[in-house]
Amino acid sequence: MQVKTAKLPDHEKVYRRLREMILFGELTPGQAVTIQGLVDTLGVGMTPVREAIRRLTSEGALVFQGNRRVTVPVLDVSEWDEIAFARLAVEPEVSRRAVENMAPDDITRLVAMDDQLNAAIDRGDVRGYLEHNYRFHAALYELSGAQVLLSIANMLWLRGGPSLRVVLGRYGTANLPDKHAEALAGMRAGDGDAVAEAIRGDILQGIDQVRASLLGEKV
Amino acid sequence: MQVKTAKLPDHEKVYRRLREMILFGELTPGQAVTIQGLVDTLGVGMTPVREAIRRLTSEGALVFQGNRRVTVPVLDVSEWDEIAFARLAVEPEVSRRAVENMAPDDITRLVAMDDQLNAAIDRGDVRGYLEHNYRFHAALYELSGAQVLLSIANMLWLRGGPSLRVVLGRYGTANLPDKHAEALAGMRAGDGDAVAEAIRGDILQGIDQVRASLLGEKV
DNA sequence: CTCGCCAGAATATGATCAAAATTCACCGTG
DNA sequence: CACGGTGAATTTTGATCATATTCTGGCGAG
Repeated sequence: MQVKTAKLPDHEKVYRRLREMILFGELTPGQAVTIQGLVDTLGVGMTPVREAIRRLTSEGALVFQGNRRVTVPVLDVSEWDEIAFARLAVEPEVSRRAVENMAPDDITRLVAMDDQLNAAIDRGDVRGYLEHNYRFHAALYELSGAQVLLSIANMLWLRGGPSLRVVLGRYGTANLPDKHAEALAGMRAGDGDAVAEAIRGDILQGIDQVRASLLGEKV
Repeated sequence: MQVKTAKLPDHEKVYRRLREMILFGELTPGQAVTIQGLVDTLGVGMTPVREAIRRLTSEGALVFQGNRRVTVPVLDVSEWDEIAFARLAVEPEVSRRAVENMAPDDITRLVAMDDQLNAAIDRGDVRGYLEHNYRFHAALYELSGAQVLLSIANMLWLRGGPSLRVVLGRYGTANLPDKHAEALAGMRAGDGDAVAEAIRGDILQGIDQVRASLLGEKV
């Protein structure tokens, strides 16, 4: 989803930066997100910040509180289950479609990403895990060309990002969901169903781990 | 999703108005949406218009063209199929959940909505059909309380709204998908599966009709 | 005819300010 | 102690302007 303009508008830069802060847990569940706060943190003007906030609230990545304040979403187990349901519906399907469009270079690129991910896991780097895991999935799904389903997947990852970071912060990178090797094997075989099934298993594993942590509380 | 403030901010008013313009086809596929155009049409200031546009682009209801211009989405058959896939994944599920939360008053309200819908169909009122059909589905799904899935459903309806209006404009209200009677029967019986199945059938019927129209062209 | 260039018009973006709305801290009262 | 009121501080909202970017139409050259 490359913007064709030579120069990125500030609102787009803010959007992307803020999006990553949410995905990878720099912003924590329940945290207030103020315009002036972001102006100070990111060193940009108020207008682009406002516009980026609007975009992210529409994606569920930030939440209107009804008193004009905006916070990072806090998830309870039922919301997590909804995210899980939707991810299981959408992500295996975009994975299957991605395989149909896949070139050898794509697989090579994905393998390199998975290596980075595995290195992050080995060194116990939670932030690195979150980022590399996201990038692996995002790169795979982008290959599907299915823009509508992609926007759903992205929205789901954004909604779950901060809470996932909290949970992982407790348990570290041991026993993290990782069926990427199976997915990559399926890609090499050009077997969309195998890839979809591996992604499905990856998601299920991750869902169960976080769900157990969310039971009885909201993160 | 009630905003608790006593006075709706202008950006929220614009958002809601623009959203309806998209859902019910006042804005047509490919149409450029300019800030100043909306300022003139809606009689509000530039800032709330800009913020509303940002929100709607994040929902896919409006599309960045990459040259800073924003237009109403144009759908081809593959995008319609994606919308169909996601709707079939999500909407029966939220319908099932809605039944679990349903009170007799809710059913009474939905019946009244369906009556309005049937009246619109009888008088060949395409705009009325679109609005009343949307309101029936939205009211049903809202009962689920499943905010994440609801936001997906809303996004999907927004993306398809303008193109659906074009297609219906060609064929009128004859033979429109309508399995609402079956859905209402399921609700009265407290049978979530039956409601889910009726909604599923309703969606499938509508999908097929629009798909046939989109084949070979984009709307 | 096509293509490229240019100027002006149209549009988007960001800055910045004032007004409106909400929150917070403090004080007084029961 | 709890609660309510008040004023200040903080934050959001909308206005409005200047600047940056893109589009469009006309003109000239090949």
